[in-house]
Amino acid sequence: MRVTLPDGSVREYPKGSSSHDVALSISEGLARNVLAAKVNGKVQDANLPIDGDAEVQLLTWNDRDGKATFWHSSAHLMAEALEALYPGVKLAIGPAVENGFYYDVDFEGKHFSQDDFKKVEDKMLELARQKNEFVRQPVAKDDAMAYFTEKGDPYKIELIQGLEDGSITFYTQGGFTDLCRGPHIPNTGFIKAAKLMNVAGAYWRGDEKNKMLTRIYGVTFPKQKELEEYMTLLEEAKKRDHRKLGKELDLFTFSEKVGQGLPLWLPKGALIRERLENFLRRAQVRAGYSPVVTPHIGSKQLYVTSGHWEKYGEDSFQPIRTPDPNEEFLLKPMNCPHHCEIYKSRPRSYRDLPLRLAEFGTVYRYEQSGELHGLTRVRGFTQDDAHIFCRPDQVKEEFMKVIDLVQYVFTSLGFNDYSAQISLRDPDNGAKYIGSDDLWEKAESAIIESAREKGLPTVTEKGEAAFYGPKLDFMVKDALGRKWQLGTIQVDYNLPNRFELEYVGADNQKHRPVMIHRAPFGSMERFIAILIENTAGNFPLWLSPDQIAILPISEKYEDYANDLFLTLQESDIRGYVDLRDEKIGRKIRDAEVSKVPFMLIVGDKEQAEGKVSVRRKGQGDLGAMSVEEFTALFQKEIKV
RNA sequence: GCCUUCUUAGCUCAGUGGUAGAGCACUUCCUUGGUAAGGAAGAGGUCGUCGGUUCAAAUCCGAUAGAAGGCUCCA
Repeated sequence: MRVTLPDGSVREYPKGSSSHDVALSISEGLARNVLAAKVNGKVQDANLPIDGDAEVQLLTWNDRDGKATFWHSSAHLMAEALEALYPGVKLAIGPAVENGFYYDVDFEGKHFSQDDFKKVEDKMLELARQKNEFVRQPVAKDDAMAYFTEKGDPYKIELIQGLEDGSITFYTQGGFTDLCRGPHIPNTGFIKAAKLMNVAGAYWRGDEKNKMLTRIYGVTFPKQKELEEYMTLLEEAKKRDHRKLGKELDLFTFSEKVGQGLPLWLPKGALIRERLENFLRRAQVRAGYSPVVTPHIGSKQLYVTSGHWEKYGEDSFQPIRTPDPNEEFLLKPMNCPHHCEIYKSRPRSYRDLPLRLAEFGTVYRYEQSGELHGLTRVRGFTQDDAHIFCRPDQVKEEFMKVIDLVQYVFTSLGFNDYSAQISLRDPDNGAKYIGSDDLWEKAESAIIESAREKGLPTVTEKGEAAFYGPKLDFMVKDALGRKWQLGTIQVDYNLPNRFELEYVGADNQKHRPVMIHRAPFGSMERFIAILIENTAGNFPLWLSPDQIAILPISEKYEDYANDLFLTLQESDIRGYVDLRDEKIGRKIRDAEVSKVPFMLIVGDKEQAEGKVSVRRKGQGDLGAMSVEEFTALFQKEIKV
């Protein structure tokens, strides 16, 4: 049989050879490192015979799929260890994930916590050292049922019930057998380092009506050193956590008294936020948006009309009462209903469209308490919201313009590592959505086409749409690799119906406009959180709360320093003069730690020559220069 | 909301049944120092809150609030 390798070379092997044999024919070293193989696009065990002519890619630790196989096998190893240590534990599922693997298990009330990690890790390594092979064995459905009925594993039985006879396989390593489609690494000996990361509750099959199981996350490596490197990497990532940096850099805080999930912006954080808002305001003026301002509350009727009351009423902040028992107001969870009413404030002509109403609108949503997370998930936040009211024939063009705007914003702030996600309806769960199928199809195809024409690489997720329409979301990762939605663009044919929005067409007839909801940042809170983590608090100069620190060598130069500060303030440069009775080394250190981009050191020499000694954070001494030279240097960096 | 863990000074943390600790930050004094921490002294906490066990609770138990990691959710 002929085997084609990824480099295009073709080799001849006896029929029934395995991927391992292929590896062996190339080099022994490679054979030792092969974890699995991709045969005609499908990942399978390295020791499984190859049926006939095939394209074969050997997978090692350096391949994504190789790692996934390694970790999946590690999940089995952990399960084996758990069974050995906790007889009678019930196993559910144990897949590989992005950074390791987990296994959901049912301890049936027995306690399991971080204190037990070491024990499990040691057991895993002990079992790994036995170099037990992962043995694949196809089983009949009845036999599979019988095995787990005997073992008393209700979760496995439920899983088998959903499988088709003939497609079921078991994998056994050592004395442990699990229901598994595979593939696996050749033997447990490949696993040289194991660490359990955390325990968490997880509902069986992800349904909160089901029993909560114990999910144990772990990670394993083929070398001890790689585990150490990974742990160091994690430590580094934790230093970038926006909650930590937000505290250290005095950007924001929370107060129990104010309430959970309600951030308080400190002066420095507020300054960043204001700069970002101004940045987007300017871009939006150029893109033809009109700023509007609407109140933080709206009558309940507004949200009955929009459908938000029916959808979220019980799970949101409850209505605000007034002395009039017939009156009820809601904190606004969305700006769109208000904007719809602005649209309706007078008759609209097709010539007025598109109408683009923009507002930094603060909204309040009663998120579940367990969901709150720093600035990325809060209960009160400000959307850089806008609603574009346009004719149906303008939808695609407008949508594409918004994609441009979002990309402009992301690029300007150095967010290059983002993914675009098209969120569509769940076709099996129509009840979740409002609006006719026809309108949904129109909206969905508008998004798909726009993204395609913009050449945007996208992933499509069914069931992730908003209840009133599909959307295109821009996702980025935080320091610890968790995905968050930032920018969003949503096409909506439904709200215009609910609010009976109209415009007079060229034919002098009434027509219904289409709405596009969009927010390039998403929310100021979340965006800034991600910005903090992306920059590790080293903001671009134009966003830095303090751009300069003037550091006099001693108090003799205070007057010179103060005068200098006034001069620079005239060029809109912000910062402070460090007048403390400290040595220059100390002042520099403190400015470096608080991440001030420019330090201006002034002493005898500078005063005499009317100059400043410039030190750039992270770079060091740039030498002495005149105030004009420094201002020019500064302005040049701002412009970039 | 659910599961697990955590909550001690402004910050980072030590202290597991016997009258509250460290470093940094803060205040005062000394020092006037040239590119990442000068020195000394002082002040600062009813150990998240409420209740229980005990002669005695930061420490053990319960409730509650908040936080962390997940799950579910996310207009």
